Amino acid sequence: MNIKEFARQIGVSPTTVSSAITGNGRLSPTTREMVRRKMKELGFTPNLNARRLVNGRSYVMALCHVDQEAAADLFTLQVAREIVGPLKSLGFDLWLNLAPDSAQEHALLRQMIKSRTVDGLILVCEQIIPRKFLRELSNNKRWSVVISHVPVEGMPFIGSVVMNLRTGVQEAAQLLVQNGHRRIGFIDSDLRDEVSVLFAEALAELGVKFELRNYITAEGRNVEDGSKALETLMSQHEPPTAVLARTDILAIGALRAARRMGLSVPGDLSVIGHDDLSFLTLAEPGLTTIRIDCTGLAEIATRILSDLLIDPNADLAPGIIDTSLIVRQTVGHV
Amino acid sequence: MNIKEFARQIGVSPTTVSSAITGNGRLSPTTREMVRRKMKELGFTPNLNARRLVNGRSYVMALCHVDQEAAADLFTLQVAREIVGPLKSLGFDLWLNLAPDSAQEHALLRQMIKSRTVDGLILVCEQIIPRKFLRELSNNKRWSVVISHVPVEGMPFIGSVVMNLRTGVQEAAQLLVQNGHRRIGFIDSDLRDEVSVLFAEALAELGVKFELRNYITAEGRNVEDGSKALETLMSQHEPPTAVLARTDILAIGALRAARRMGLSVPGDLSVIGHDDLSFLTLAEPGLTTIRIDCTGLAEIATRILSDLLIDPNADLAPGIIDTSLIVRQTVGHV
DNA sequence: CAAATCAGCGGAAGCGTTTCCGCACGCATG
DNA sequence: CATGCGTGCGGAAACGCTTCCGCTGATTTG
Repeated sequence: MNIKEFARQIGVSPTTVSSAITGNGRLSPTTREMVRRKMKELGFTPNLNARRLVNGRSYVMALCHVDQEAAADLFTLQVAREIVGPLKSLGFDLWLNLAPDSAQEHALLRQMIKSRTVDGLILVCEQIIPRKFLRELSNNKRWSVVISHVPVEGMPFIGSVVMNLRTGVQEAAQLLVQNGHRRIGFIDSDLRDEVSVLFAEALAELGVKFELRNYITAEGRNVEDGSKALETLMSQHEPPTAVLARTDILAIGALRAARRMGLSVPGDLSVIGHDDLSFLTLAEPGLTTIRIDCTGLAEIATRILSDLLIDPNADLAPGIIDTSLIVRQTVGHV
Repeated sequence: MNIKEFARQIGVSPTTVSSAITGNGRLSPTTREMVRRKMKELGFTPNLNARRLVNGRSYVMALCHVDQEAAADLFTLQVAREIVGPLKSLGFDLWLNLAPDSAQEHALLRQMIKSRTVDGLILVCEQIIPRKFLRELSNNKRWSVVISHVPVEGMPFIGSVVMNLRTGVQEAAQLLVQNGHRRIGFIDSDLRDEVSVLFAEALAELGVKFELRNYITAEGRNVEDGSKALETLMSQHEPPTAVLARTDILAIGALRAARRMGLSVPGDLSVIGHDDLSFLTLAEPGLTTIRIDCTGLAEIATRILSDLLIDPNADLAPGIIDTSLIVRQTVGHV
């Protein structure tokens, strides 16, 4: 059943039905209610694809993790679960991009933007997104919200949410130092990572020298990478008594390696993770980790998007969300 | 840029461009290639919403878990990751339904079907889906694939993939019995569950009586539910020496409780999970669990869907995928 | 060599909505 | 009572694509 047939059946014009649905035209409350009631009675649902065409919008936002394998990123998944609700109330469905590899991803996203499969992007990323790509989004008048640790400003149609990684890392550094740790390691797949920089700074402020040899680059972000990294760390002359891992996954790997090596946690070694992936906190022992409040993050991102919808050219201040340490059972004193 | 303008620029008619894109009309290879080349050169991408409207299809399939909180179901998530690729090659994008509660879910799905937001559903479920709901899908001529442990047959537009839970459960029962276990428990949130029935049968065949008191109903499917269930189990007069949990999540809960109670796994207690959730196998100790091959599952589901597209009325045989035991470190001998 | 066939392309209708604009009617105003 | 205005609704165009059908010109066939 289409709007024309439905309108005929209830004895009004298609225009009237449309106005009743969208609330856009001038319509008496009586008529509007009558139409809505009849819609339920007769089970008429407007064809979404037709309104998509005429309105030039798809009512879908895509969520994607732009750095690594998108599908594998549990943090993004966590954000997805939190943001689907708020987005819905803004009138958007969420399209979770599960593209297997990031090689095809940019091409895919471009495609989706140009073909109007989605109205915009919510990008979770650690690295800096090429301005060229953002410019392209902006030029195509697609709304985007970038979630990262640096603001994106002065770009029409693009807003940003900044995760303040510093706060959580500082708390982590404090906890470790308070517990007497002085030889501290860091595990990541990329040492230019913001977290490593902030961690070094935080330790320095506390008077602890963060030695370069304690920076361990993991091959990737998998559990095994974390294990290998810890093994390398511990095989040194004076091994660290504590490590911070860039993600909970790497931390789990480290925990596993520690167990294999006969090290007790937190007795012989303290471990702190990052992201507080709820999927993983299932694991024992409870991992002390740095949490990003995904619920808050989702709300802020949605608010930014909402502002963007009102005025894409307004130069919005980036949203900010702090990180904080969640203390569980993997940190002890030396 | 639209097809009309693009066609004008390259000096052909819109019809020719459309034929070149879809491959549907009669077009000389020369012209077709020329048009495709120009598309890349000028960066023309057809408006998806327009073809959606005219073709009466959305090119989107929804994946959803119909029993419990959809968003929380890690197994469905695992299926999602595997099926997104195959679906793409069938020309469908995947829409992962992350609806927070199942109360609204049926309504939401109906809405999506009627408004043609999606072309069909891939339903992961444990319980039996109401035939009324399936009939509705079928009547709306939307393609669906039901993934469960019972086949759906004789329903146009609906295919099914049956997970053969028996094989995995049998293997699990065998392993436990071979290791001398005789007092064996089962943890689930629903005791009419197929797995519990099959498990009882398998044990009976091996000459082990599956005592009713060892059936423990958990409140839900969360970690804590698993913990509580195990505590209840172990507080009995002659506690079990091994348990099978309906999901890995419950199993993790059981492991945690065991640790709290000072029971060593697998020394004092053996634990077997179900679903082999890759997210969780990160946890130590490696959980012995029953795996459903999600990659195979995804392929089969996609094949069924593909057959359905060719002839929705063909009464397809359900696809079948076996389960099998993955032995890790949580089963020992008494 | 005339007629029939067919490949290759274009014109135009149609998919189901929304929205602009126009029309009729009722009411207040001068 | 005549004019003006605002409210409530309908007609029709437009969104950008696909496909049916018709047209032209080249090739084949008796």
